[in-house]
Amino acid sequence: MREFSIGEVAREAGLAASALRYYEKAGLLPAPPRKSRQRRYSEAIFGRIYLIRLALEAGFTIGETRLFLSGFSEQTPPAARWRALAARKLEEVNALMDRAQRMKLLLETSFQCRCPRLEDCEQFLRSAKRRQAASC
Amino acid sequence: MREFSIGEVAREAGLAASALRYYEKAGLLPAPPRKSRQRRYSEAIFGRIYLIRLALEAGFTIGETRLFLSGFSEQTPPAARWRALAARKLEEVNALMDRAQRMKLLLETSFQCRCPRLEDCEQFLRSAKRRQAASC
DNA sequence: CTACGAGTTAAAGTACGCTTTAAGTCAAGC
DNA sequence: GCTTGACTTAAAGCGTACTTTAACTCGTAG
Repeated sequence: MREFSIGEVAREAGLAASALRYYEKAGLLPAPPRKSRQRRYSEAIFGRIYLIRLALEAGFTIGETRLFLSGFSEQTPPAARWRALAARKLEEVNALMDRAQRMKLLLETSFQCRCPRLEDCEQFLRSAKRRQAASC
Repeated sequence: MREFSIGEVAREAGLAASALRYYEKAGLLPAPPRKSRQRRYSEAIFGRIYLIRLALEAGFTIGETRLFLSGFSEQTPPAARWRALAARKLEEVNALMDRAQRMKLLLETSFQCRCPRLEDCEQFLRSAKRRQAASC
């Protein structure tokens, strides 16, 4: 079975080698065997990296991702661990979407501002925000 | 006209005094007159703070907010400056919402994962992601 | 033999929006 | 005259996800 150096893994996965070392130190990646001090990865590393990127893209922090991965490697609840984390994260994502929606509305409304002075502008945006609050 | 100490302004505006000093140093707030070295704010500061908070809540960085405010205080384009900034920010916010939406879908789909092993889980989530990509 | 390229480490740097700390100033109350 | 409390400053710290740097170790090619 083919072995990969950290540089090769980095290229294939589209990450920096430093990121891989960082993941290892953070407990997201297992410490691979060494050949004259250098890391030698097996094919399996790519699946692991895929999971990590997926979790990070889903908005999990490094710590949460570690929890998720180590939850699976012990005999503690397997997919249930993910569901617990996902439920909490889903709430966060909903809050994020609400915030983005408010930003969007505020930006769109303020787009119509034609005020020459800061103070008028303040009035305009203040009422824009009221409308925004009303519509949400 | 009443004057306010930094502590009073902070309480009223719901910010820390340190945040107000930070805003001043960052060029978001004008340096107010001093009474025996201490800042004395007029009522007008609250409008300014409102604008700053609004901009920051809308997703502007400190630098962008400074651009916005100083754009208005000089005779350079008045509300047009805001619109220019808002247009760029609107794109960022749209990207943010897309990302949140993708996170949400990914989390919801992965919620159905019942796989006992990491590798199966990887397969499940990989196909979940494909479905997600397809539906977006 | 030596130079090159890729890998190694620990530690420091980055960006952002603040907060915290340390050390000092000042007016008012007792 | 001394304490108290609110203020002052510059500088360092925080959290997140990495990157960058400095100094070193390898195996290989010429």
